[in-house]
Amino acid sequence: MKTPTTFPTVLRELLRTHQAFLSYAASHVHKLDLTLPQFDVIITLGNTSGMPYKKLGEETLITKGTLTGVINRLEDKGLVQRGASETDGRSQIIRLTEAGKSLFERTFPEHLQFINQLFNNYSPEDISTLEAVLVRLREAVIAARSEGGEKLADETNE
Amino acid sequence: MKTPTTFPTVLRELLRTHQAFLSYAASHVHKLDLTLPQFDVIITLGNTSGMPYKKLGEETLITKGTLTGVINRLEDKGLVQRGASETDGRSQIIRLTEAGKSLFERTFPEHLQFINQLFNNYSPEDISTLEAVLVRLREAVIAARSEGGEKLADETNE
DNA sequence: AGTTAATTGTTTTAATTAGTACTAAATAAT
DNA sequence: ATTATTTAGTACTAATTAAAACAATTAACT
Repeated sequence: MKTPTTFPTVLRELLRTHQAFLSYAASHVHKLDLTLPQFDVIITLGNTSGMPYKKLGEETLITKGTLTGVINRLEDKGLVQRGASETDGRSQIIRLTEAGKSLFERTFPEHLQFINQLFNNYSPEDISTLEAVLVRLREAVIAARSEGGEKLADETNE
Repeated sequence: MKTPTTFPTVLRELLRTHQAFLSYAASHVHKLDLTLPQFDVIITLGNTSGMPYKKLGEETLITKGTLTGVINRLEDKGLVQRGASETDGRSQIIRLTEAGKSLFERTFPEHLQFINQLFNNYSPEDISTLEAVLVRLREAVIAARSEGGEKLADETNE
């Protein structure tokens, strides 16, 4: 008999691994009284002079509607600030405040170290393999989204 | 100079891949007027005679608090039902209703096919590799959670 | 038996998420 | 120039999420 168990086995594993990682990272970030998305924004803005809303969303993978709320809370905490763009009247530039910069500089190296503990037993090749495998799967998803979508179902999403 | 970029590169890739997959799977499930967690519950209950709350949570990776809401909505839709356990007065057994069973049998094979499209260009060995890489990373996370937690920070969580 | 501890599921809260509709501004097309 | 379309960000909704507090029940222990 065949083994048609690719989906339950492999993809459940993807969810599990992702979830385990998130919970690991969150355990560290929560000590700063920040959520993971909030810290992700801080990290992304760190060492930059700010960036427009849209780019921030692309970097952090946070949808624009969600990002509004995340930025609001970070603004309430005094860690980031909004500023109008000089070249585009619609655009907002998000920057770290001094307090935000200070937080970033104080906590990021340790966070990096915390995360890098995961790879203690990884050789550089292992890391390359891991990355390659993930990239391949993601590209397979993207390909399936554009190719296979129509075969099994009547997708009319532009 | 060194390349301390393991975290941003590899783990961001994990998030991206996971997100791409979720969005792919959701595009199919949404046509059934179900959310992904809701369909996950249907799938998990399919071909079983029901299971207690706790086991359902472990299988679907849904936290118990969240699960209450998900089950409520599926109950409202008439797809699952709660029943008291005969052996444990605290426990609830969740079962598919006839409508739920029918939905499962009608949609699961196609869903499986939809998901398996992702692996069109994968050999069995490729799939094994993918799974092994994910398992290894997850185990690294679990190991780091118990070992390394104390070194960098004063975790007092039980 | 009787008290204490652990477990099951619910409730509640703050935050995130995706999705849609909406406003304002910029760009493109006539 | 005027209109049409696109784009950037906000507002709003329903659902999920984790976390904590809680009630009811079971298990453990003396």
